Amino acid sequence: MGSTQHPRRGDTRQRIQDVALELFAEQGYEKTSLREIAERLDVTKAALYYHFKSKEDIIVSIFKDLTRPVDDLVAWGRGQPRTLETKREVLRRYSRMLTDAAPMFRFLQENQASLRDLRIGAPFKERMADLRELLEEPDAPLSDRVRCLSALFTIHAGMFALKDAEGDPEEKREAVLEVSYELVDRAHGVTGRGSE
Amino acid sequence: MGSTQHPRRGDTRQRIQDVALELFAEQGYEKTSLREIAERLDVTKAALYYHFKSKEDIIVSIFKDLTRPVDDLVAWGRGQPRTLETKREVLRRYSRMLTDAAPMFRFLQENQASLRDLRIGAPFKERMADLRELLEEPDAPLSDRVRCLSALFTIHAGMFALKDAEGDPEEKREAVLEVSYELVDRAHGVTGRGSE
Amino acid sequence: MGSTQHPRRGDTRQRIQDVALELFAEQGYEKTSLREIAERLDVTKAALYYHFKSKEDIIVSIFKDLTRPVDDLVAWGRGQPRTLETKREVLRRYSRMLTDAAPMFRFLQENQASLRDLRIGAPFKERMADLRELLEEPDAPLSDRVRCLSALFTIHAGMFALKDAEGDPEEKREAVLEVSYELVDRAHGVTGRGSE
Amino acid sequence: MGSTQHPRRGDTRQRIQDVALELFAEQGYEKTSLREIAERLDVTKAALYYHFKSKEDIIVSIFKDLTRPVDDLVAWGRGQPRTLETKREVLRRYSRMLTDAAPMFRFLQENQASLRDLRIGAPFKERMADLRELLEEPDAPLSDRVRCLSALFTIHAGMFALKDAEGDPEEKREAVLEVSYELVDRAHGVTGRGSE
DNA sequence: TATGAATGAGGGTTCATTCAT
DNA sequence: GATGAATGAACCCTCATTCAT
Repeated sequence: MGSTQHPRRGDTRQRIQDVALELFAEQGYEKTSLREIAERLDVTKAALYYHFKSKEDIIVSIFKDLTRPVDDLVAWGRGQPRTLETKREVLRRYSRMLTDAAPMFRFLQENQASLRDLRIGAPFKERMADLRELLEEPDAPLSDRVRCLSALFTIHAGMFALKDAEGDPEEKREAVLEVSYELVDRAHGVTGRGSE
Repeated sequence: MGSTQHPRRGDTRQRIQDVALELFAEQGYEKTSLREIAERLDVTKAALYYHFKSKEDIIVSIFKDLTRPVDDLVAWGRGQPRTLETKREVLRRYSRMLTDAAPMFRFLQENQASLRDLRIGAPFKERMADLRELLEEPDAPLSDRVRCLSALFTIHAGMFALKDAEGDPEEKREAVLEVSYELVDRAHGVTGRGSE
Repeated sequence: MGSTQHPRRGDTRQRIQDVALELFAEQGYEKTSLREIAERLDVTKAALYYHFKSKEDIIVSIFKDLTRPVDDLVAWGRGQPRTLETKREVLRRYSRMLTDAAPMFRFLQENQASLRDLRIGAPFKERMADLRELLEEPDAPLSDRVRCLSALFTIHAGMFALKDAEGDPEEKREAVLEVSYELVDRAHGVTGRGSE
Repeated sequence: MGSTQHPRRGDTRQRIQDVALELFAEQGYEKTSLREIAERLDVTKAALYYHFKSKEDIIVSIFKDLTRPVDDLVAWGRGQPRTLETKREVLRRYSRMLTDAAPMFRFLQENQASLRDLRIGAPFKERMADLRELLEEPDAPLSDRVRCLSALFTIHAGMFALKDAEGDPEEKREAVLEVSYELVDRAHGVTGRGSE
């Protein structure tokens, strides 16, 4: 029900964000022009400027919306004891977020050069640093710090490098998580294959 | 000895490559213009076109020059037995290459979006796949394949994520290698902390 | 007395004129956008169009309101005998008007290029011509016509060029008037320094 | 001799300046687009950018070229004794310059609002102040300072306000100069009509 | 080995204006 | 008495590329 005249009245802002992220992730930030976004939405470029101050503003707004869960995760993690189980929970949730907001994270990974002067670059790096902090023991030896870093990157890399690999996505996600666990387990001081 | 008039006569092509890679790595491929490169070399844009057919040609030529060692490594690896020591040697050499040609690899990592249509993208992916093949056992379970993937990514990530961290570079490189070894060790079927 | 809900209900039109003139005088007509005016008033651009047909309409309406005194002065002058005292009175009153409506006159002086196609340009020039007519004797020699012109321009120039100079504003205004008198005195056929 | 292929090879820069000044003076700076300039020259907009860094750069370059004589005049004046004859010579030469570079000065007068942020504004004001300094006696009373100011403005105003008036241009210029002399004469301490 | 001069395509952005509500 | 949403036209500017010299 509702007017059929303006089938999408009111949600233009959201539609811009959706299409923009899709294109940014697909082609890269620099190579995606506002003209392209506008055409795909069947509006004029000027319409984009009614909803956003600039091209950068579009990606920033998307970033803020989609990375809130990471903020929440960091906040949650800081309130928890630094147990192994907490760390695993962090990895588990983070993996889930990456899956849920895959295009955004793909964008972040593939456009690091653009990020550098995009008002997102810094926030992104900070968030990664915050996550590492949740995983690392204070004053851990260098190799353990590398393990934690690697645990996070494994999740990222797994997400994208395995995209074209055969196999059930959920299964792949679990394999990635397993390796990721292993790495923090070791860093946390646990030996042996797996943690059971 | 030698003309003092044209102190760099004849090596313009090389100088273009050097400056270009420097800028590409620093600012990204799309955001680096030929004007900028030419200005920094104190030649005209047209001069670049005397030496290279296009902007893409510049980066392709650099890529080819700098990634030959990886080709060689792959060739070497294929001629070796698939032992653990071979795998470790692969990682060791690869790590060294990343250090030696850091700007190129930084460029590759941060400009994946640009790479997609750059005639480099595919070769780069192939090389990564070749390396993985050297590390993985045929028909290994998914989790072991992830370990090998992760071993490679750890080297990459360590390279860049630890750049600003305190500590001796060489020491950091060794810590990264250690974790990397660990991962292929496991994938190879070795258990226990360390490799003894 | 009066609603406290809408403290300025009904005077929006006036407020638009005030803010617009302020900005036009400060930044120039072309460089002042309706967005800017609307923002400063905390209304939308569309609101401006409820009160005025166009951007030009805004400045035209202000012009009409603020230059009525000049029309009156011309009308008055035409009804007077063309004595020296009349001419001085014209200068005196004109000087006062410039002071009272300084922003408008500043705008007129600094935006002559814009005025050319602004439906104000002609009226403004006419008014200046009318004033000159009040000061000039018919068939006066060229040099005397220049004196009258100069008398008027002195008032204009004095207004703006002396703005940053030290000294009491009223005193400056009188100095300007004195020189202006001198010029019409001569044109009127009076010799000697001053007219006392 | 000379190729007939490229009838104006080498003088494009100059031609841009000529056409630009013509249009800037005619329509104003803001209302003249680079497209317009390019079209009139039958080149592309991009060609303008080969010769000038920006729109502002075009007007700045013209300004510098055309106001050098004023700089020279100021320099000359400062080396002269501050006699009445020197002052008259300043006015005489200045008047000549205004005539010679009329479009530039028309532009300066009619686009003051644009000048404000044009990197020319300040230099222009300074030059005017320098000229005033040549005419004014140090510590002169306010009214005499106004006379000098007025002398300069008379030349400006005369230039443009009398453009449409009947009469021989040279004759008009002399009438303007006469009034201008009168004003500095008085300021210099000379009484009586004319200077005899 | 280069340069000088130019182009065509496209970039992001801003503007005055409109109109249904 | 106003707003929300959008448009069309134009803006300045930058880019990779070309080609005669």
